[in-house]
Amino acid sequence: MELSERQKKLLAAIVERYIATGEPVGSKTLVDALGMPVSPATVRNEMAALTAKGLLEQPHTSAGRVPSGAGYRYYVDHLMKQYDLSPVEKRILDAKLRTASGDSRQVLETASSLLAELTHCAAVSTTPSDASAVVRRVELVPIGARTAMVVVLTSSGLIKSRVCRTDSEITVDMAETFYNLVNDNFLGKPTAAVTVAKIQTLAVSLGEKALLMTPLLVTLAQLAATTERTQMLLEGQSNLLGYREYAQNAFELMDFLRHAEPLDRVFSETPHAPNGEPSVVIGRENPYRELQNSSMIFGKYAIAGHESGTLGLIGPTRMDYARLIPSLQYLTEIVGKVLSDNVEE
Amino acid sequence: MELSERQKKLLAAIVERYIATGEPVGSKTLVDALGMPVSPATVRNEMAALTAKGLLEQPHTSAGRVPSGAGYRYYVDHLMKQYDLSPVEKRILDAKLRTASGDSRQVLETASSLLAELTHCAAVSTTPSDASAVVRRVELVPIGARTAMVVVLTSSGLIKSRVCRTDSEITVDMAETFYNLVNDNFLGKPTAAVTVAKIQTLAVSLGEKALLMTPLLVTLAQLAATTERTQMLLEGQSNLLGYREYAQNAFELMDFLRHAEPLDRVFSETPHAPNGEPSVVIGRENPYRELQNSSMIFGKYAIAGHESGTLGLIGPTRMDYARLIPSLQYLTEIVGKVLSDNVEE
DNA sequence: GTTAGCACTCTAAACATCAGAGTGCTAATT
DNA sequence: AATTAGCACTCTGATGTTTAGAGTGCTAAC
Repeated sequence: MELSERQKKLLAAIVERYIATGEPVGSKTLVDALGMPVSPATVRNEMAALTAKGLLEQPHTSAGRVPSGAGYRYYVDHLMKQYDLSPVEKRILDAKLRTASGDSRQVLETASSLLAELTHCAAVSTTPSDASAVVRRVELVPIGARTAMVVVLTSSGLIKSRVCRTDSEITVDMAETFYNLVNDNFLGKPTAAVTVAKIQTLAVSLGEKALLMTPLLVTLAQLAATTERTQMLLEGQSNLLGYREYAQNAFELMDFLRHAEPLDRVFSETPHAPNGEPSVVIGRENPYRELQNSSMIFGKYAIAGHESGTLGLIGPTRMDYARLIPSLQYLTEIVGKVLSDNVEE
Repeated sequence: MELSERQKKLLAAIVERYIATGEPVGSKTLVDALGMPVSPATVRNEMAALTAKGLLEQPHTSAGRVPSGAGYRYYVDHLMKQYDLSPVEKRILDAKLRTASGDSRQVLETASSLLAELTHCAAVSTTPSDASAVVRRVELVPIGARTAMVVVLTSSGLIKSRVCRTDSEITVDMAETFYNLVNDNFLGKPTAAVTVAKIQTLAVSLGEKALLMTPLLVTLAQLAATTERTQMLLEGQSNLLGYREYAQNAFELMDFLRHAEPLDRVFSETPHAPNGEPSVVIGRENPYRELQNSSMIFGKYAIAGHESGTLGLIGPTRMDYARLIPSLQYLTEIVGKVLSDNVEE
């Protein structure tokens, strides 16, 4: 798309003003705001041209212009000057995130909250998952006579634990049997291989011990499943209610956001931006109708170099891309760093 | 408050009809719906009496009547016939909750979701907490050369774990020092006593080992803190948007719900209902302005006989008390049961 | 104690009016 | 050729007006 310098300047100004005020932008306002050495009439001509190119829209004949989806897209791709977070802000975010370190879920929760607060949008994050992960280690921690905690450690650095109650006492002998079983059948295998089905076949060969082992093994399978299944955390939904554009149909969007799968699909199906930059999906570009009045910005965080999960935010199409994109990017970076700390190098 | 039988019948009918439709109830509608052997005029007289007693209100001169706060209260306390869940529904809830067993947080999350879905209200739950709990057991699980998981078990049955990374290798010797420290200083002490301050005084007497021990001990303190701090889980906020009464000011309420402390205050300050029945706080009875257009139903669940946390729901004053109270009650019961399973008797 | 009848009140919807903001076009200007 | 002043035109949103309908309270009769 060919635009003259002046058109670019105008488009940027219109987008930025509309983002700031939420009101359609008229020619006069624009001249006043920009202090341009041209008259409103000239600006009107240019605006008509931008409208013809599909970059602007008119809500109705006699209102100012509003950026179209394509308009935002052009702005994001070519015009916007990103506003990075200040060093102070960065340090604050760092500190808040570090205090949650040690528990990956809490890190993500904190990150989502911070993101929501920072951006006044809804923030989502997915728990780390790595389909290629294998079981690296399993531990059985006695808690009580009939209670033990099963701990699973995957090659991707995830650590999950869960309490299991058995019907009989957990003896040293039993623990040994358990470790042997795990060593022989699961260690080094993909987490996806630790299934209840597999356990049932094992149980057959165990004879009388099967009854004792099953609860422990089932717990193990449940844990393996949770390392596989990405969970989604959502924060700051209520932020959306503050925007005019959601006054009517907030329910639809918020209801949509409750379900993890569709969002996850958007995350995985959007072609990655090259160098770790966040992806931006604007309005109608969204595959789901419920999102078509919204924009999303999201990026993958990497644990120990492997892309593991996603951090994203959802807000009105009229969001402050120039500020929010760098904010999201910074948070994905430090979330990755903090979570990598848990991983044995 | 003295009401004739007919007045009671009418009040109940008005409350139930208003709950069902959300429209003010008029005399004619009422006669039609109830098939009463009296004329609308008679009903009007009775309604005027109920209004004089403060049990009904008129939105404006010529509209039907709407129950007042006192009206709902009278209904809940004296008139309502509770609708218990069907055995089938109960079994389904049971099953869904059991699958989450083993991880108390997940149990509560599931319970809140189920409650929200069941009631079309917002559902909250607080994680178990017991101020009188003492540290019963601490375990150190090696995860990698420099990584270990610290596990804390309290007398109230809570089990929390967290990964800790140290600056040096974790040797058998170090583990022994750690266990000794824990035995001597923390075991049997209230969880509140495990503070960073205490750890700092300990560190002084440790000499060169202090540097190695500190990360482990700090993690221990963080864990102890999480057993103390009640967390709050909120689900189904978006359900509220479906109600007319929240069309305007949903933001205010949802923003209020994000903060755990005030809600927790309501939970703890409301005088308990006697025999484990849920408490009901209706409209203006709420201490917080933000809740005064809403009602809450909540109850405590008990782990191994001790009241530990709260399950609650928040919705419009015009909620279906007769159905929701038993639903909430049932859920608190089974949440207690499921969570008690983790506790060694 | 109950009820028919009726005047009265208030709301919500439908309709009309009008100022204001912004446009597009034309013709004049640089 | 680009810019601009001028102007007629359009559409919205705020405001006012009207009207049908629902529901009430009161009175007088049953």
